[in-house]
Amino acid sequence: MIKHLQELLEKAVSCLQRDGVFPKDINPVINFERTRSKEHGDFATNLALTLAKPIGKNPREIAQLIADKLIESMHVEKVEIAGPGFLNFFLTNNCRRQVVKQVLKLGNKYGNNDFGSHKKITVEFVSANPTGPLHVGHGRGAAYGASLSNILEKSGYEVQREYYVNDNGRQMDILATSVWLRYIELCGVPVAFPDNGYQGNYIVEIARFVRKKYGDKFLFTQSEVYENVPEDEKHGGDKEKHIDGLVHNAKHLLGKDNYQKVFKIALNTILSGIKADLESFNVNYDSWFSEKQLHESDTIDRAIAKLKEKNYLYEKDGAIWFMSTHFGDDLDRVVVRENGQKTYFASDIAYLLNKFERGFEGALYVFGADHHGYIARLKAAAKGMDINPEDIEIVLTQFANLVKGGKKVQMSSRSGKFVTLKELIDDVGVDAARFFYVMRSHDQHMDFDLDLAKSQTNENPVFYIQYAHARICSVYKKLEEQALQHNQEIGNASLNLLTHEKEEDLMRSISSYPEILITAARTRSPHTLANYLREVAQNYHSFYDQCHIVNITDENLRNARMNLSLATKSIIADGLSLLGASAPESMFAEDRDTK
RNA sequence: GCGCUCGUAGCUCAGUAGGAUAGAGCGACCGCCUCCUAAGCGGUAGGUCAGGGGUUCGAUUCCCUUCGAGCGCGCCA
Repeated sequence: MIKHLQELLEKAVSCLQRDGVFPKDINPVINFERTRSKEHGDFATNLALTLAKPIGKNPREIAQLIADKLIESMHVEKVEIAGPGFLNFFLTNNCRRQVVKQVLKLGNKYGNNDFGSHKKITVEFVSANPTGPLHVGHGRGAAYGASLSNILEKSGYEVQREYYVNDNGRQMDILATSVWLRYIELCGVPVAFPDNGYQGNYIVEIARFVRKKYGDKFLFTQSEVYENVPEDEKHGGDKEKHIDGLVHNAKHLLGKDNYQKVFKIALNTILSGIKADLESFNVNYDSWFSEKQLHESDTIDRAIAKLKEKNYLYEKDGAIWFMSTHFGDDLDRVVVRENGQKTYFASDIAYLLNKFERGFEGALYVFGADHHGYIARLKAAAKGMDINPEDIEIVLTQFANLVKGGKKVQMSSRSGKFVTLKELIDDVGVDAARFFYVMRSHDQHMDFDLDLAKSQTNENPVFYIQYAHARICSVYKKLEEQALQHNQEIGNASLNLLTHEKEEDLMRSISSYPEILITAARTRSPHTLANYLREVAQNYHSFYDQCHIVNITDENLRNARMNLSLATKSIIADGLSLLGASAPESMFAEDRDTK
């Protein structure tokens, strides 16, 4: 439709240029927007305002000139000039109603668009270290990344969803050592658990599993465990040195093979827990990418070689540095440490290179706001390797506070006192959790109100939207019960009977679905869709209140209204599924359980 | 100290690739079930878009500045 209107305007403008009214050298960009209120018609363009300057005429005057040259269209009822010089286009009622037919025909393909023009992109999100279960802080990234991926896919991108598993490095050694220490404890040898070890209860569970499988095979005496280990912080020492000493002894005492056994059990247990949590949260990945893979292949070396080739590396204090300040970062970054080990940043560079070597044309990273310092160095690394920094995009999600009883829920991940994602899902349900995380803009701090998410009342937007869907199902059932079989063809042929104000509002609302999706995709903002669904639901409830379907005698009108209802249902179901929430057929708990 | 993100109604938040009278929900107040699910609908009240400057036909939106909030500034991962 917008295309059609643009063509009309283009013709009018070129006509005016030919007549010498407008200068020949202007090449206007024609923007059409859906109007905010219906008094302004269906679509509006600010063309005359943007032309005011180059032409040197009053915008309203220009608008009039253009309006006079517009040729008739079967879809346009009238064109008005309003405000400072907007051209408002009013569509014919017939044209507006076609959307019902179209939605019913296309089903969940309605709204598909080509905004992404088949660009192959990888969307990486969550990527939490596998050192413990996901907590509510990861939930926002998960819900956002998954919803955004769905929206981008619907908008014509080829999307690959990826989780980067940090299965390498010191933190993982600390994890394995923590498990081993708990294991020793379980065997009856008392150990003072290190301040910097992983405290959570899940570590003990994993240790129990290790003991069950291997018995006392990995047991050593207290003096062996603590041999040459510096004092812990609680005894006036350095907790970092203390834990490193323990890690060293763990590797030495267990030997490579046995250490790997403990390591792998710890990693696999936690990782499969993370996978299970995400799956139950309706978050699905196409790929779980192992950091270790970068080390075992030659990718890191090649990435470093690439930077070296261009003279972006230098040596200082025995370490190798990347000149990231040259590309706008605050500090230069170490790539290889004095002791010869590669830094985490080196893996990042290699991972970035790897993404483009795998043929992706764009890499989208979803980071928590605490990682914003990574943007500059990642873009710097891209420039250093001749990857267009425009092709990497980093989106930050702000933190979400949990609010319960009007108070913030305090959390600290260090002590292991946090609300896990699983607990949240068990508490409020997947639908509410998924929806609440994305109903606010990702770059806005948000309060996640647990009481509200749980409430099954009109205060809860998820239930409000789901209720609209359930209502439509209910009406449909009612029709069947009363043997008033719905006939879609009659409905389509009778769309001209949909003249009620509420019917028009609802049609207006459902016809903007494709544009909403494009906006959500363009601005990387799933919350745009969440808000839109609320609006659709509101228009439906309002329509439902005033336009009855079952208990009216006009068969044509009844079928037309049912078509409109089914079109609405289709959009709500599709929109909710993009956001990872379900569209139930009934809101009554007993019906939902038997589903 | 430097940097990043933000500041919109009593509360939680939309809106801003410069555009028309800044919108919802909740809370408050007033109405609507002999009628398809009242988990619903209709209405009223509520604003210096944090403050100040600038850019222009036009700024809540862009720029500068002040104030306030959150986060980040390792040869950790």
